[in-house]
Amino acid sequence: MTQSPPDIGSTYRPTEVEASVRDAWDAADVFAPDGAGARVIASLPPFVVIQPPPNVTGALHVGHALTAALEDAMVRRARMIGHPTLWLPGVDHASIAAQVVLDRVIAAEGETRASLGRERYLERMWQFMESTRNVITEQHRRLGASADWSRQRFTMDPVSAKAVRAAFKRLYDDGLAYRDEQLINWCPGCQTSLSDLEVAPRPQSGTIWSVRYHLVRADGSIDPDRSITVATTRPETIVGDTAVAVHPDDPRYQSMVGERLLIPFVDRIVPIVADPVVEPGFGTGAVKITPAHDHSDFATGRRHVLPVIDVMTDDGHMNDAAGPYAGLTRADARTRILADLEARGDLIVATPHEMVVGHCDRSGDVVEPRIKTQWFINVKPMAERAMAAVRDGRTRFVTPHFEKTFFGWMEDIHDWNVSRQLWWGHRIPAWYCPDGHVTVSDLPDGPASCSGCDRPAAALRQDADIFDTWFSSGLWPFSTLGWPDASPDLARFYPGTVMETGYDIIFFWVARMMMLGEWLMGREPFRIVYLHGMVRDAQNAKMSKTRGNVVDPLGVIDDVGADALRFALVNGTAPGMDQRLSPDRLEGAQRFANKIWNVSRYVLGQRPAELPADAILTLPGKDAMGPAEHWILARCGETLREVDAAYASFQFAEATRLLHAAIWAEYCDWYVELAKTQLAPEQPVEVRVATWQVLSWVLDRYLRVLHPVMPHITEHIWARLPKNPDDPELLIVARWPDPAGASIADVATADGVTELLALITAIRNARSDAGIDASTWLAATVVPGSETLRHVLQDLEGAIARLARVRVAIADSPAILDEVPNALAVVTDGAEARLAATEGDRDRDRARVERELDEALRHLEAARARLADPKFTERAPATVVEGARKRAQELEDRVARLRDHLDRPHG
RNA sequence: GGGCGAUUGGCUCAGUCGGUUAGAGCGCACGGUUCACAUCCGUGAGGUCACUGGUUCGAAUCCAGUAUCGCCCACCA
Repeated sequence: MTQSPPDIGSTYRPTEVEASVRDAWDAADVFAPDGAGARVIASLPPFVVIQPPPNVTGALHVGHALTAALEDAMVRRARMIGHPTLWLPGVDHASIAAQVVLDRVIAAEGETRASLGRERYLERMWQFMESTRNVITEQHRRLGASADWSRQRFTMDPVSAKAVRAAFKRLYDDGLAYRDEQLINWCPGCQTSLSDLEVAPRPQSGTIWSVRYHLVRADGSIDPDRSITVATTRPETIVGDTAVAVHPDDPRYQSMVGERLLIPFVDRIVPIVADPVVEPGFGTGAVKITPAHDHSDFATGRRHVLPVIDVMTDDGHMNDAAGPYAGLTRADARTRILADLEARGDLIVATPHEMVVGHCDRSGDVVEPRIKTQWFINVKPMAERAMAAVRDGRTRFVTPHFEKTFFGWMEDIHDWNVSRQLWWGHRIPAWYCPDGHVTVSDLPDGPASCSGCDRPAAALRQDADIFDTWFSSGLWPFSTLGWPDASPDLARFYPGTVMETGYDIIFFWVARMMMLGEWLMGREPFRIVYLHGMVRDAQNAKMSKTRGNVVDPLGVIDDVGADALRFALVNGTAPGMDQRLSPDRLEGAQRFANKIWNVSRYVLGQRPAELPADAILTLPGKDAMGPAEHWILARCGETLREVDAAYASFQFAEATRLLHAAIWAEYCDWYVELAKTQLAPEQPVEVRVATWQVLSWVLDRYLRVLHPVMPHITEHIWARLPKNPDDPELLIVARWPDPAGASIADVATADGVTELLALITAIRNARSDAGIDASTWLAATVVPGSETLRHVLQDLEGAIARLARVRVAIADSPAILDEVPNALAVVTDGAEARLAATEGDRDRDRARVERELDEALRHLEAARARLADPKFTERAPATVVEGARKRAQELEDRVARLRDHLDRPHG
């Protein structure tokens, strides 16, 4: 075994540490489940984490960093436990998002989609994708993501394309994918249809206009005496009206039902129909019906078999059906129509109106409901199966309240419009023949002939549209493993273990993977859904490029290191909850990394020369250890248990909090300080060796369990610590520790040390409050409350002297305490002590003792009241009652001792 | 309109099955040239756990309601 140099540089330079550690991981080939360096325990099942493939639209932001940090933490722990782990990385082609971004990029070069044409545009997109993918991969690597790069996938690669064709064919054959003329969401800016999810409703202050329509007589002429007034927020759609609807029971209009009226400007005669959807109380109680441009009207139109008249063009202008307004934009048409109605005297009133208008998620354009023939997927049957998976517990949400969200959406799910009139994406594998037959094929080159009439392929025309990008994303858990082929990977790694992503894509992605996985694979795609929250800035504002508050992960990594960024993100996260990422938080994490670095540097530097260079990592025998060793081992064992439980239950923030406290407040602040005395050169070699063995053993354990969150610094330091005989060269594949390893600690001794630490704190407190200079040595007379503490005091005398700046004399009887001149009283649960001080010190200290007495009295009173209540003693569990009794006894004792001290004349 | 979440010291947040004296980090005050770390060490102040009512021997925790903030879903033109 080659031994690394024991020193680790006096200054922590994260960038250098990270680079060297990354190289070591790569060389060892440890990321793949069967990599050369993997140390898999054959009996353990694979652990598969499913990540949301980032969009190839640009560099990663700090939300991606959180995703990576959490997923990496899960994977690293599983890998150390010995599971074969699979974290399959990749990117998503993000068709509409990518096109919006690329359109901006080429606009800066003076080009447009039209000027380039489909072929050159797509070439340009592949180029863009390649460069962005490299950036994303590099960023993930800088973060320390231990993904299996050899299996990297892209949602547009041939494997994925094959899966998309196969999936669509299956759904078509199953009768779930169908082509129909429907009212869809149209974005005039992107010039494509959108799914319901891609339409963002935004509240807007608009206007509701009352417009008078004139009734016509049987011969078609206007009846000057009769009219009906409708309310509308969209006067530009008047030219597309094919009816006016009223409520069947509305007395105002009942007599008019069945009559006809004239739509202005286009001179169309349309009926007045009765339909219960009309709310008599809203507006005028009469509604214009425009089936081609309103979802509700479309349904009404179907019920009454009304014509559907599309009055717009794909780019948001009025078409020829709009008569005199043809060629105008939607906005101009509205202005003109309002002016013309006004001129005719048919514009009755305009009222301000708060309403919700759908906008395109990507471009921000107002979405237009339009009539189109497109592909839809009937997702209801799939949704039933996905819901069953959750009900049966086959898929479990880490935060149960998301199950409600999930069910709420699933129960009332609508058919999914998957056609997109974009270029960047998977072409829909549907071919049409001149006779209108539809052929859906999963063959790479399309069908040989029409399925309806045997026309040859040459006579068929493929659908020009592509799929909604989420259609391919929804296949991710199995398309990446080679489906529809029966690959070994598919058999081994499906279903996945944990699907981890942000709660913002629960419908877009999570729900669809669950539906498609259930339907196409016949079982749930993953067992656990872990949803994290959004990362916001220090002011709790959403990060956005326009706001200019996005945090660049690479910038932070350059600044504080990847480990500190990861720690800050993980420490600040709670499942499903948003977090604020502030410079303070990052700084705290950076300090923690620095602390670990320095304490490790100290430990490594203290290695006794007598210890052979190749000495293995081991604990001294029980009898060779002092009380401090028993204490830190007991604490270490407890921490390992708690940290592991936190990881296992996805409480990652809790794991980091526990480790922060254990390493800083226990290991560094107490144990290392206690150990310093024992490491002094004048100590016997057995003491120095035993102390150092415990120091390094505990550090080893903490580094192991901290590794999932802070992989680089832990890897770097661990390489320089002694190893177990079965340890590998690299921490990333070292064994997850068993808390039982620390169980040789003697619990009673450890408890004695806990009492001693409380005594030291109390002495420091008394000194500080009395204003005694920290450098002044005091004599302390201590009466230990137990034999254990007496032994601990004796054994750790030197350490106490160092930590409390006192010379300790252990007394047998409390009477001796009264003989201490100008005594400062130090009363703890485990001991009582007096510090010999000056008269001035003592006077200053009196206030503290009184304060402590007051507090003790308050608590004692509460404890007595509780115990005096027979209901408590009868009904509370015995252990709780016993605890309360013990506590009351301690408080009584404490009160007596403090009173005794205060009542005694000093001198 | 429906649903979900939040409300805990000056700030940011933990607090899992209800159980002794509700924790942490930052900030603040005081004191420290202790040879791992001043990115540090020590000590301290600071909380009626949003409000009201209920269940319970016991509530930050469970239940009901209220308020404020936030998010998601939803075809009243």
